[in-house]
Amino acid sequence: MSQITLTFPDGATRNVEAGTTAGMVAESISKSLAKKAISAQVNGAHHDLAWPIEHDATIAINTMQDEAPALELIRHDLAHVMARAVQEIWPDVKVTIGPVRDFGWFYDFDRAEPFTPQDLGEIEQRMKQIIAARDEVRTEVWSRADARAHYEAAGEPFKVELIDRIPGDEPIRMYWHGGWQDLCRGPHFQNTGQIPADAFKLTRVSAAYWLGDSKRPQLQRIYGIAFRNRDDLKAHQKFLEEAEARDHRRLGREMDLFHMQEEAPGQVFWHPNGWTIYTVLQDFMRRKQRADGYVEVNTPQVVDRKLWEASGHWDKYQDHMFIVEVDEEHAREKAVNALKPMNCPCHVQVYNAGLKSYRDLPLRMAEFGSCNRYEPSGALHGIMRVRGFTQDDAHIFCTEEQIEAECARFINFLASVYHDLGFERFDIAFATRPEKRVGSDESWDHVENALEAAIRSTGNPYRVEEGDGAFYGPKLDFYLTDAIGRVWQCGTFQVDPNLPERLGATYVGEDGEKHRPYMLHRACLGSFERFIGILIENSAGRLPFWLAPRQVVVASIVSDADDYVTEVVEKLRRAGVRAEADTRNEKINFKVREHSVGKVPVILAIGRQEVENRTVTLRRLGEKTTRVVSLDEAAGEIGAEATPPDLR
RNA sequence: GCUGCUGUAGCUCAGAGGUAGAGCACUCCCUUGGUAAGGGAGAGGUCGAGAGUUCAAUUCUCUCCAGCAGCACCA
Repeated sequence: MSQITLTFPDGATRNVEAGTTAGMVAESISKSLAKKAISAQVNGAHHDLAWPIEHDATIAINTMQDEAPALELIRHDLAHVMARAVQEIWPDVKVTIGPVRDFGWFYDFDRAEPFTPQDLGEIEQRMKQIIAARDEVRTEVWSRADARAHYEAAGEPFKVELIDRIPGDEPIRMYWHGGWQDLCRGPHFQNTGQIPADAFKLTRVSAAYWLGDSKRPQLQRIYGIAFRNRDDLKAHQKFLEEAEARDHRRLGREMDLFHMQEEAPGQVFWHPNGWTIYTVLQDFMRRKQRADGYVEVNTPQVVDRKLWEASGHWDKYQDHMFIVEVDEEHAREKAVNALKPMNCPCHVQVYNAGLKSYRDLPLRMAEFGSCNRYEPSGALHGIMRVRGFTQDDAHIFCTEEQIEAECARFINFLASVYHDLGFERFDIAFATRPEKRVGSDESWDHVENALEAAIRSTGNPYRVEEGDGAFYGPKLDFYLTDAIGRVWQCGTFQVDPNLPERLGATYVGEDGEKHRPYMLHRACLGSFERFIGILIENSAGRLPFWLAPRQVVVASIVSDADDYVTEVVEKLRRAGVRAEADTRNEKINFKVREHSVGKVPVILAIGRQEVENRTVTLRRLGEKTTRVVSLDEAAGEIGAEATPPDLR
């Protein structure tokens, strides 16, 4: 037997025989450690205590105190325990895969009947019995052929397919929890009793395609959540409740921002409050774009299919376009049109009107472009994913040499916009050339290098997504993380030499010859609809003051104050504040409660004293205290706050 | 689009094979009250749409529409 050297986190080393397991190592250190050990990090990778270590390595023994590995084992073993429970109750159910995810795990099953909520309760009870049984967990590494034969005999076709998909150099690990067996990469606990029985819950059941492919069979997926203890589980359930309270669909109703209805699925009826947010945001973007050298255009909604055929979209996206056929009786000729699903082809038409010189480039053409896409019904979600929306779109026509500078310029622009809107951090994903693509490798090299150099010059971190670019060019996607940790793709920047080619865009170069410009598709917010949804959820409805649809309510305490209330409202309005009067015959408690629920950031209360002293009593949303200030002071202070950040 | 669930008053939800109820909101009256719900009265619904079963359907069945959760999709 050869010796290997293990290095511990404190730098100490120990020589052991090759093939020693992490469990044996823990045992040799102390009895108590062996008792507490659950797994190990071997060369940084998560290792089962039962796996032999064959080479020199660094090693750290994990206990339940180590959150990440502990949670992984808990969730991973629960996936197996759940699959076992299901097969014990319904032996004919086929098992597939069950990975750890988010706050728990899921497992996909093949079963003719759907699982019901009652079934989930039954499965949960059975899982608790399995945990209580403290069944030993055993691993064996099998040959591919044996494992395959085993699952074929067991009538588990999905497992057979999984084995065929495991890369050749990976060991095939077979696990037993008591008498129940599963194929799994591991690692696992040493027995099922190590799983906390009171810190997990089965949450829901739904359908999912096998291997994520809508052409493959649809399986039933059961989701569970799990933590190290009951308190963590409770804390998570509370977190979910809070998330629900900031759902933009709920706040949209409570704050009277918008509604949607059956007659226009996936489209928004903006109410005055919501439309205020929309227009304030649009005014802001318009100023920002002007300042950054964009020109603004506007293009048609209904466009003949010929243009979409020329752009190539008809071929690929016809099923997702709203088609408008004009009746012959009312038209000069029968025409098939589509509501524009995107603005790019129309912008090329504007570009193509009149000869362009190299002196005109880069030409930054912006449009608050209203688009309609016939999104699949299951994709719709509040105002976040809709069928009618408006992009803060722009296309930059430029030469290949100008791409790098334009890209850097856009990243800085986006950073400035996001900063003003209260998002300090964003992530950049750099998607590179896919397998199937057009254009020469030299051109791809050049454009990819330009983008990467541009990101570097701005100093922002980024990650590379190999092969994720469009067939015609690489792209950047910009992601925001909201207040409850959800990630949203908003901004995008795409390099496109293809559309100018298809639609015949040219410019006259210094040499007097016609050349092909590049087209850079870019959006900062993405769409107003989605971005406002994100703003609402991120702020839980308490939008930054300058964006709040209702900024100040001036509430009377006695009716004798009504005239002064009107004066205060008018003064605030002159200062650029969205102020309204509330002189209803209601108590101040009632008014404060109602406007607080309505997320109005500032309430000014006016009683006899305020009238007499020409003051206001100011209360801010979320605060219990009030302040008495002079009317002039209040107007100055609130007026300054109401100023959009780019005008300060 | 797929799987499952849901659809009753503006909102949140009860209800039952014999054409409907609560709370809040709304309207009116009383109350002028100092920082998160003052009191009283009233009005309000083709029970998502269509078809079928039945003496009788909002309730049972089917189809469609929309919403919700997840999957797939997102130029």
